[in-house]
Amino acid sequence: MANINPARRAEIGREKRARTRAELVAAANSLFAKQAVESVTVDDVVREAGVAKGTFYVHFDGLDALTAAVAEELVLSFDEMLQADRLSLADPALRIAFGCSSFIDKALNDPRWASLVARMAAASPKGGELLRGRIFEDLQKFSQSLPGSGASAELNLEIVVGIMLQLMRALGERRLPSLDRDAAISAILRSIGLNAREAKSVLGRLSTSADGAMADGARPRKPQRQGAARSGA
Amino acid sequence: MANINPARRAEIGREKRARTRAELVAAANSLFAKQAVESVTVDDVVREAGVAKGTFYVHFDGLDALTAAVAEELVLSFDEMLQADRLSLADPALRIAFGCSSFIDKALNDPRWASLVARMAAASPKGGELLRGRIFEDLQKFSQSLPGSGASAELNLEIVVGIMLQLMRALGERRLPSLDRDAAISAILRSIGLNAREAKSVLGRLSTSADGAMADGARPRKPQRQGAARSGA
DNA sequence: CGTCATATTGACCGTACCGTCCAGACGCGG
DNA sequence: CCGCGTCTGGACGGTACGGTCAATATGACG
Repeated sequence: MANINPARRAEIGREKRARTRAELVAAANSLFAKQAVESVTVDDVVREAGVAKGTFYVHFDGLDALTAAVAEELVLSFDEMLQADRLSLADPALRIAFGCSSFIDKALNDPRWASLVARMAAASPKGGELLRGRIFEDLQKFSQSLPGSGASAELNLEIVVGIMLQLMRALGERRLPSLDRDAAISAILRSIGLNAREAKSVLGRLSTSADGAMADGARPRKPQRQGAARSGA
Repeated sequence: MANINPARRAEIGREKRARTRAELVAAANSLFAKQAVESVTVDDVVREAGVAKGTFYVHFDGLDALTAAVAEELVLSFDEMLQADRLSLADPALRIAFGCSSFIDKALNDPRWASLVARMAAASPKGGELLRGRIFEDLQKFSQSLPGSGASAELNLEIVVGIMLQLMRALGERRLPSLDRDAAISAILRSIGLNAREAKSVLGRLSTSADGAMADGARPRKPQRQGAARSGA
């Protein structure tokens, strides 16, 4: 009794601590979307977050730890958002199309996010390993399902990632302001070995299953875009 | 009295000046291939080049000017190497395939170069504008030649550039040690709208015309790779 | 060999940044 | 009300970097 529960003590601070940490991560998010990751300083971050410098070093060992945290949050939040729907799709090509589609949609709705993703991928390649792994899984299954005309899954992985990252860069820099999402996904599918007909078929299945998934409430934001009217496709 | 020809004086220094400048650019090349462009300092460069710090500022206004010079040299030397052969090709798809093929060949023979290209493209996007323009020209002609099934030239440009840059990164980091060049080019061609048959046809025409161009002596390095044996394709 | 234009040198300074530290605020249990 | 632990603030030292400048080396010319 005399001894106050030390675990209780620790838990008390946890909330405030977590909030401050989240503020630092949010500030870094904001700065990384604006300027080169390497050019962001600790002073920049603490000024943006509205906390003192000492506080920063209570939460992180240095800028590298912060960037890693930002990358992890970025990847995990996106992966979590996708995994549920992704696992419900059996066709590997459809899975890939779905993942790319979600990526592009989010980037179209939020160019700052696209810019952030592009910069983080370049600055901390380690972070994207998880998503690379997801795509690689699907590509391997896809390669097996194909007779033998396609390239290796390793090459296809670099191709898909390369296209997606370049699209993120372009969207983040406000090039391609009116990107045709379906055309982009079709190009990705064709590059890994589908023909035009098959790609179109996947796109068709994607729009129906995606609408279903959206209706589940997994996506709070309204997912419709101006191009969504083409329900006939 | 007899004023010595000032133009002569200027010309005298030109040679030494040019050599020192070239040494600085070469040192930067070497460093940029090894580490992040942003992390290279003036002291690093002058140490690598074996000149004094003051000398650096005689030749360049700062690191940005050096980077720009490196990028310009990189782009111009590659563009010059390609333009002659490129202009002899009428088919835009073949032109694109030829350009990509040359890029990949050089990267396979010199991963340091690939790494340098990838880093420079990220660090000084301005420099690559010329090559982007070349590809864009070909893609526009290509889009016109196609009935209307393909995507916009703008989107195709980002796709092609995205794939090439990712391949440069992968090659520079020694991933994909045994990259199948033909498979990569086929993927690029399919992504912009060719079907598998057409892509194969372009690859066939590419290997013949490329062999011809190689024999001209434009490429001192032996261009054969282990995959080149498939002359039957 | 002396002259002169030019190239080169490296010590030097100001600054921006990193990482630390200690004094004080805050929130809780007693 | 006090005691205790954690979090916070911003001043401080150390340092690495960018950029300058007066002194010196080079080498062609007469």
